[in-house]
Amino acid sequence: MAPSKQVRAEQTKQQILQSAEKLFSEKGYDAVSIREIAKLAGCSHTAIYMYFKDKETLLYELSLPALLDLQQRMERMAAGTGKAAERLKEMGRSYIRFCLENRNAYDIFMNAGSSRVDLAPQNEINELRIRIFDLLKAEVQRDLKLEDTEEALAFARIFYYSINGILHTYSYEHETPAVLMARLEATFDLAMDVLLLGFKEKIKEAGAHEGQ
Amino acid sequence: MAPSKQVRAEQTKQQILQSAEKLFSEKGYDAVSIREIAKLAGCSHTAIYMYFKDKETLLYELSLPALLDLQQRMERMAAGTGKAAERLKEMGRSYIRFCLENRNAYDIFMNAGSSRVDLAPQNEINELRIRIFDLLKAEVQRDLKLEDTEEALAFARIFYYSINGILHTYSYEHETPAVLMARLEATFDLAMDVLLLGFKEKIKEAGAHEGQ
Amino acid sequence: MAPSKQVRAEQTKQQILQSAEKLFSEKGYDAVSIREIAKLAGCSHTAIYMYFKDKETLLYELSLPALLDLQQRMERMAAGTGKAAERLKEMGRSYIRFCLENRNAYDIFMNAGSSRVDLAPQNEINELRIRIFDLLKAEVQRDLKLEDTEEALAFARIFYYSINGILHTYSYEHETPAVLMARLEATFDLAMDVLLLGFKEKIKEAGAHEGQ
Amino acid sequence: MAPSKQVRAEQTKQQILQSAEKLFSEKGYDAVSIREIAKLAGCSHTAIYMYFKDKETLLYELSLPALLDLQQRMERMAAGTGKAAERLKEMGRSYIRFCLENRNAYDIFMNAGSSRVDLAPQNEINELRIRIFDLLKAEVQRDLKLEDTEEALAFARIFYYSINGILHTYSYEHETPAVLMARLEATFDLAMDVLLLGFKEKIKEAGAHEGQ
DNA sequence: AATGAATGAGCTTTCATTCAT
DNA sequence: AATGAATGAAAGCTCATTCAT
Repeated sequence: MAPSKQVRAEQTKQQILQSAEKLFSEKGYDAVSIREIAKLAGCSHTAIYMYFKDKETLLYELSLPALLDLQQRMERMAAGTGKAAERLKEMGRSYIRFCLENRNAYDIFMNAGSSRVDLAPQNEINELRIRIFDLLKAEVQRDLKLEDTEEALAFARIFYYSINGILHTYSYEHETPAVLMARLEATFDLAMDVLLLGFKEKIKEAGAHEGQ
Repeated sequence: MAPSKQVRAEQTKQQILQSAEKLFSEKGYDAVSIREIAKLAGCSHTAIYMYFKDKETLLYELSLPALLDLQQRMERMAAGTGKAAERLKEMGRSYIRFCLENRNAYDIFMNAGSSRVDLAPQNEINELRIRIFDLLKAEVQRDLKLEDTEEALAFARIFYYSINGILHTYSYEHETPAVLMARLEATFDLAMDVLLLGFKEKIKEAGAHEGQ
Repeated sequence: MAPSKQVRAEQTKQQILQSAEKLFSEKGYDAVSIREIAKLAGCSHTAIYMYFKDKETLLYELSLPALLDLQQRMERMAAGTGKAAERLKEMGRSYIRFCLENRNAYDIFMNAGSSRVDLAPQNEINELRIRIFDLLKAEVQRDLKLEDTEEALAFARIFYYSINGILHTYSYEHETPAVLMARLEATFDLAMDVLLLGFKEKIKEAGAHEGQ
Repeated sequence: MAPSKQVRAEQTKQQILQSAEKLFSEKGYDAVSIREIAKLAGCSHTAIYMYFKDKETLLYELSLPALLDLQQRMERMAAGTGKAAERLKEMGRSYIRFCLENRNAYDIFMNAGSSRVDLAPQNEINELRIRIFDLLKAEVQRDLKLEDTEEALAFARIFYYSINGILHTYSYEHETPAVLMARLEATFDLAMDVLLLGFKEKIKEAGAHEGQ
């Protein structure tokens, strides 16, 4: 039995999404043309406009599922039972892997909320960004046994930004996600260790001052 | 008295540089057209080619002076006499200020060495990048009393990338450098403190393991 | 019934080819712009890039069919049975007619083999040029009863260049091919007669010297 | 004593002419820019506009002296006393050398009278062209002992065009005039011999027909 | 639903030429 | 007399997007 029209349409859409994802992450949004995506997807370039309003919308719709997936994985980790530090590092690694595999999803992620307001997925992405940060922050608090204070927020930011910094630095190198991940894993782990140790020391230091 | 021809030319060149800087840092190199720069600079687009060989050269010439200035300031700090940790933090702050004030220079800085080899300023920028990193690394070593080991390199990288991460995160916000600097100073200082504490703890930890 | 899409596309392509041919032969390749061709063809300049990779390719694709046609006609003549001199003159006339009708093809023809090597049609044209010259040379040899000697080559060149010279001289006049052909036929015939007579005398002369 | 203003101006003009001549003949009129000429001449590009109305005028003024020189040499040869055939061949060689050394003067020469009417040097060049042709024609007549008939005109044209044909064919090769001259001398001499022999035979042939 | 044809806006760059000094 | 500054027009080409079928 031939696949129904609906099924075929959905297949085409998925082909487009996959092709776009591949090309965007390899060459960057701007450097990829609609025709290039169509060619890889095996459809005409006009077909893309049947499924996506324009190129930018394609990018957003493309990024959303990956982000949702990341969020769900992180929620599950947050619900885990082991040591907070371990959970946090695991969440960090997931985040890292996601960013390496969705190089420009990462940019959208960062950009969300600042540019176009008329794009529905924008808002959704913005909310996801906040949610993901909050998950990390909660884990930082748990590990450091901190309430929801300014200090906790500052530490969470530092944790989050530092990871992003390493990520961004290496985003300039043109290697596949897998290769990059292998090469950077140790650095990321060390960085997270150092940060957690540093946070604890900083808290001790502050306590000592207070205790004086 | 009307300004001399030479003076006017210099003014035009400066206008171009300023306009390019503003637009590049706001929208990114690729997204800015020569005509756009010209319009903002108040000259014709052809005038730009009087002063700069091509678009890429404009970008490099734009970035080089600021980078040189940063390097010199960091060299001077490195020659200072106070505590290594203080010097390092001061250098970090300089680097941060530079990046906030030259948002796109930062991108070039990161990108240098990966693309065209035939561009003289490229190589210069690449060397500067290495030099600046080495200055930071040397200070990290001094503070942690480390030799030139793999560990020292890993720590220096983490220090450097973390700062870049915070920078990059905020580079998406459209505020003036001064405002950003004010808002972020505390975070940066805290981050650097945390990292240095974390490095020391990590070293202790490793020592303890070894001692076992 | 409106023409089908395919038919319309073919019409557009033909329009472009005709317009390009007209303009190239009137003004020369370099002096004609893509936009100019498009205007004459009644399409947008981008449409041209749908049918031809770039300007140079347009020129080659434009010239190839006419050249192939010429070659085939000359091959057929070469296979004829009459007097060599007559066949040669007939071939010459064909060549002349072709050049008058494809003024710029002639330039490409002459130019082929000297510039770009990566253009497939280039090589084809180059081979055609050689083939056409060889056909003429073979006929010269037959008429003069010469082997494939240096002398035969020299005579063939003189024959070929002389025709080209007359052609080129008149290529500056802006008349239609038909008018030009009518006006020049006698001159061409006379020139070919004179050359063939001259060759024969020259051979006699040389024979006489040798016999001394 | 410093050279007077007038002298310096004349020197500059000569520099420009020499530079333009060199560049035009090397690269062709279109491929040479005003700035390029100025650079080679050691003056500013605006200076060129002090001496020449525009680029085209520069080309004409540049070509005129060379043509005049050719004409004078040919006049002198025409006044010589040896055999007409020898004089004719010498004149031919002069013409050839001139064309090789002034590649695009040759194009102007051919083009003159057909394009712009508002250019004074145009007319002068046109007259020179006619004069030079007439000199050749007169020599052809003397050699063939012909009156000023249609036949003489036809022969002169064939002689003249044939030479131009060889010239034009080789104008596509990018070699220096000296090298080309050396390589082609034998061909040119042979061609002229053949043509003169051919003319004579043709006349005999015609005479025989008449005598019948 | 799907596509090939077509386009307008845009890109970087080069050039002959003019203007103000 | 001479020049550096400046420009408008134009080049070849690419792209996202739309239209007609």
